[in-house]
Amino acid sequence: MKKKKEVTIYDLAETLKYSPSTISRALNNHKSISQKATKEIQATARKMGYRPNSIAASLRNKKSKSIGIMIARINRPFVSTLISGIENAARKAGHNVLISQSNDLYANEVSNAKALYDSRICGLIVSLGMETKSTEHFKPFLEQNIPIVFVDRVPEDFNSYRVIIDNYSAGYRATKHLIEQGCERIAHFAGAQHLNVYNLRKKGYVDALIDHGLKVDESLIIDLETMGFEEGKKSTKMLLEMDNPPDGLFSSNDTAAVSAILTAKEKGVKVPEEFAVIGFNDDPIASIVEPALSTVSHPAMKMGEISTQRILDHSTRNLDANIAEITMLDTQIIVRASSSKKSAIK
Amino acid sequence: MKKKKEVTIYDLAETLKYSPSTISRALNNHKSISQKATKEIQATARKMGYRPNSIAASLRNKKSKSIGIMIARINRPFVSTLISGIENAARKAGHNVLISQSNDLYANEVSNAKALYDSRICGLIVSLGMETKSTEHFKPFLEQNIPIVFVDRVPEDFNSYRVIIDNYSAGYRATKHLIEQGCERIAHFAGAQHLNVYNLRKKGYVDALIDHGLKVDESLIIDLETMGFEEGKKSTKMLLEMDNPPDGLFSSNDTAAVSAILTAKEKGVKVPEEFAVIGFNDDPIASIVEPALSTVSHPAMKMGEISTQRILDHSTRNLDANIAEITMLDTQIIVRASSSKKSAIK
DNA sequence: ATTGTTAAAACAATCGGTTGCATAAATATA
DNA sequence: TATATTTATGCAACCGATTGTTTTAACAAT
Repeated sequence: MKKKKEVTIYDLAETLKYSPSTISRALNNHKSISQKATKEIQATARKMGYRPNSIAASLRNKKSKSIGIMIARINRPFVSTLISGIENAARKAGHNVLISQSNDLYANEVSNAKALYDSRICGLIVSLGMETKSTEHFKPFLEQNIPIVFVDRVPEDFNSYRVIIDNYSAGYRATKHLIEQGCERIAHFAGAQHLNVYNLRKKGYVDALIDHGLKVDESLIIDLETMGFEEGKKSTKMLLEMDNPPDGLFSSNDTAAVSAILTAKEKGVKVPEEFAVIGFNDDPIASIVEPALSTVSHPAMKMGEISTQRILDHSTRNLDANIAEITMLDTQIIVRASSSKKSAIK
Repeated sequence: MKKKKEVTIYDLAETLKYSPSTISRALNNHKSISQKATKEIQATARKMGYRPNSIAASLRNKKSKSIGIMIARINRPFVSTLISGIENAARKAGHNVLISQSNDLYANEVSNAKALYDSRICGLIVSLGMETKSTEHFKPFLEQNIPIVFVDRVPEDFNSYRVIIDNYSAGYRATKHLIEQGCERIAHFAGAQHLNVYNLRKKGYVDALIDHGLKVDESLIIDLETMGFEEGKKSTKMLLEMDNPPDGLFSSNDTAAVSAILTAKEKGVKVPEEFAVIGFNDDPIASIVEPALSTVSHPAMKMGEISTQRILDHSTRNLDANIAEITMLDTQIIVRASSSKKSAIK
């Protein structure tokens, strides 16, 4: 209840008979303060338990050292790793990280944007939610030249930084891999098509089929709004019970892919011999399921670090937030047993 | 580059011919401002694109609406779900969430504590890192009556809020479950023993053995500083190659437990018939591994929500942070195939 | 001794809200 | 009509740092 009085630069000024401005400058190692004074002030500050009030500094500077994050849900492997990367890089640079999740609701995304704006963050890192179709709520940031970095799930029509993977190429290569393993009827679990990540993966899938002389069969392409375990199960059943069932599956996420493997096994369909599967994300479950799931790996941690770097550079170099700078990172096809029809994988 | 001028309460005051104090009060729905004025002011604020500067408010109030989180790593299922719970509850109450991870390094934990303190957070939620043995760095918060909630990995000797599970009971019941399945030589993967979560689980394990007339064999108890996949594999090998190998295993986390299952299978040891396994946490991998891993589930999301609630209540009810209020939550033994020697589980 | 130059430190305004207290206006009471 | 009471608004200090602009002091040059 009774709080200890906090030490401010005014207290230090009074104790040391310096003005507050000298104290402030000394604490920030400003060159116009003598060595002697700087040393003395810093020593006393430590002794008296002085701790800077970053709120006061932020107010005066009209900018905080906080980076805001907006994502749909924190507790997903890709997202939490992304945040981890952001946090590591931000912390190293003396910045804080403010998180907000929308739980995939557009209304939350809008109100979270406001809350972060009100906190006068110095930059925003966003991975869009399922429902987001408009980007109006991001405009206030640009008007204040606060940089926005869209990661992974990015909007099509908004000028700002982007840190993404080549979803088209990844989808193409994942499909090509199945083709090379001898698959001839490849199904695809596609996610919500208004999200770039999913529609590009699908495009890659389609083009890979075409380029390799395979027919694109719409009945094998299943657009799942939610790519969950249950949806994966249901869709797999449907596919495997067709008259002419597929012999391969490229799923746009690992959850549905794992679900497909388990469902196939349950139905006595051999994976990969009769049904080869490749997923996307390289979640922990991918290496645990049997047969282990081939998948496409995202450099999530690195994407976080790069996103943070964009924001830090932005203020350092005093750039204009209203610019589209795209960073595209490599993905890797991880071949495991679930797609290895040709050679056995240990 | 050219930023739009931000609208402040002074701008509103000038436009509407009211004093800034009236504007401020009207925006906060203060009762001493007339309905008419309040309505007019709020409407104009919206029209002019006014957005409150929470930094300024925080400075004046000497307290922000930010809750700080300190954890070792974000990208772990339990932790990210905990944070998700914290964020949901905080957001609902109009608070922000600041995260920091120590990567299990004590030095980082100390510097993160300082950074969060400097941000004048209104409360702190902590789950301790591996290296943390001292709690000195948390004292400044209590001196300012800033509530600290320790979650899951809590210190023994620090007066503050605690939100935990009954690790002793969970360890006891997990072990008892294996005994009931007919196990007679049960091994235990124990984590770092200076952390409450691990030493209590171990105590529960030991007591369950004793209570059921089983011998406690120290050679079956393996203290792992890091409970990772590799460590689990090595330890399992060691156990299964003993002259008198165990017929059951209680692992203090799922990663090592899953690793044990895979290693046992690799060595041709049947799970659960020859080697029953139960883990801890109910990570996603637990339900994917085959046979599916029995485990102990944590109410991670709820722990996050409750922790947030403690902090919110603290300021609302104007309590003293220097108090030990413990909230202990139930865990659930989830029985899956990996431990079902007696009855087959679908 | 006088002026010029430089280094070191102080002054004072500023950032954008919040709030105790004073004041003014409106209404009620005598 | 004069006074008491209530309601609505304004005044001004404050939160704790930062920084452009003096001011003062110290020393050098003439």
